[in-house]
Amino acid sequence: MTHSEEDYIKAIYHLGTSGNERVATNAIAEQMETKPSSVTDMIRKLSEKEYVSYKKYQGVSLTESGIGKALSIVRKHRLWEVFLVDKLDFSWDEVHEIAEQLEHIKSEKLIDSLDKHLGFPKFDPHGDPIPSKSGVLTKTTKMLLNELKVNQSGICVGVKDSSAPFLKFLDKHGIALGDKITVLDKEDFDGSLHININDKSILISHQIGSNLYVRCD
Amino acid sequence: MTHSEEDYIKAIYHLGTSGNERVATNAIAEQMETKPSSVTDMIRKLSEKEYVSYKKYQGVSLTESGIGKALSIVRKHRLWEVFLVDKLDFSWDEVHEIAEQLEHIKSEKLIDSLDKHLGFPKFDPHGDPIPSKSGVLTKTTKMLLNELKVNQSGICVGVKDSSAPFLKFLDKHGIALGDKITVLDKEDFDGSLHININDKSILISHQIGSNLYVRCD
DNA sequence: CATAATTTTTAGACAAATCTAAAAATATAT
DNA sequence: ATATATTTTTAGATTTGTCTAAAAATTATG
Repeated sequence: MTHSEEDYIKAIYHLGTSGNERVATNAIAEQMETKPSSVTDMIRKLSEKEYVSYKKYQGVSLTESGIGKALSIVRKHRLWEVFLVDKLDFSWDEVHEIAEQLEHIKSEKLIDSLDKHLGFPKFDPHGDPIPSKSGVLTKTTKMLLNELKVNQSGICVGVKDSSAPFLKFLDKHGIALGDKITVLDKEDFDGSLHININDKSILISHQIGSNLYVRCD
Repeated sequence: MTHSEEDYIKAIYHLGTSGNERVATNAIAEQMETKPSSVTDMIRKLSEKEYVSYKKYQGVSLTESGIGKALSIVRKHRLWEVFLVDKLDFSWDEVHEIAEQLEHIKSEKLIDSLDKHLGFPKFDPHGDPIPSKSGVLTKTTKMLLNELKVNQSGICVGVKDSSAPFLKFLDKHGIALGDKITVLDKEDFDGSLHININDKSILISHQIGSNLYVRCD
């Protein structure tokens, strides 16, 4: 499996919410910053190798084998992210691009050793679950921060948007995974939230609230 | 610079004993397990980018810029080898192929952080020097074991052949970097050596002796 | 439901890296 | 030094992944 094939498999996996839904050619093209015609070409190849099931004009979905491949790539990506943050002191907004490269390194023993070295982490630095060697994902019951009602609290467990600007914003305002957040008030006007975090009370926009996952069981 | 270009630069570096000598097209082809015609094509490209100086039929040599590139690749390769052995408990005969992949990962910060994480090692698991960030190699005065005279001793500091079979052979006979080796006797007939290592006396062939580096200052 | 807009595919071209086969240059040997 | 052998380069083809432009299928609209 080539570098490029792996990139397509991963894109289809993410777009199809973990491989279940059918994904449109154009959506893949946009995600991969390429042209729809290139996507069609690659889809045909992946279809021949039985990583995707494909009917013309109907979009693609991953096969069992494709999902397995995708999980393996996601596992590698997220383990390398943990390595970069935990061992090399990278911040969580710097690791994505490097992990994009590292996820293509081929060696089962390498990944298993890395997993052990890191203490078999279950989540990456953004709170996303790391598939096990056998492809099992830890399920969590998380919700978006702005789905909480006033006076409800939750533990910050992940981000929906993991772009560097958003992550830097969180750092700047002292919001990190594991922090307890309480919704003090909600503005009807624009949906912005008054929250309490680390004994400080701050106001955040609706957009921020809709990109932070919390767990409040 | 592409993956493939980097592979050629590295091959030329190693064949030309660190970039000084001119290297023959055929030699590169053999090293890279490819055809001479492919090598000519790539050489022309590297020449246009000024990584090598090239005159038709006269072989190639690396330019300053080419040597710099080669040192950067070698630095990455050897640092990753140290990582695999020191942190992930790989043995020295398992690390080469994986490092061949890892050496192409692009991120200056990654390599500098890795270097720091490993404690700024000067040598890789096979005793080969790791170029510094600025491209400086630690020089050592090493010689081959079978250049020693009878009753001379040396510290094992590296291997010339770093293939898995040879490294496994050394492991099997309890020969490791840092061990003190004394030449007890030399057979005139076939050049094999009686040596003492770790309080044991063993007989090794000329071929083994000509692939082990020792320092005896 | 017929037409317009959009999406997707096809056809043909291109760049990168490789190959085979043949030609050109260089090196070797009697 | 001339013929032979080897090395190196060229010419043309192939594969992979991409692109543009145009055609075909699907979806949306009046």
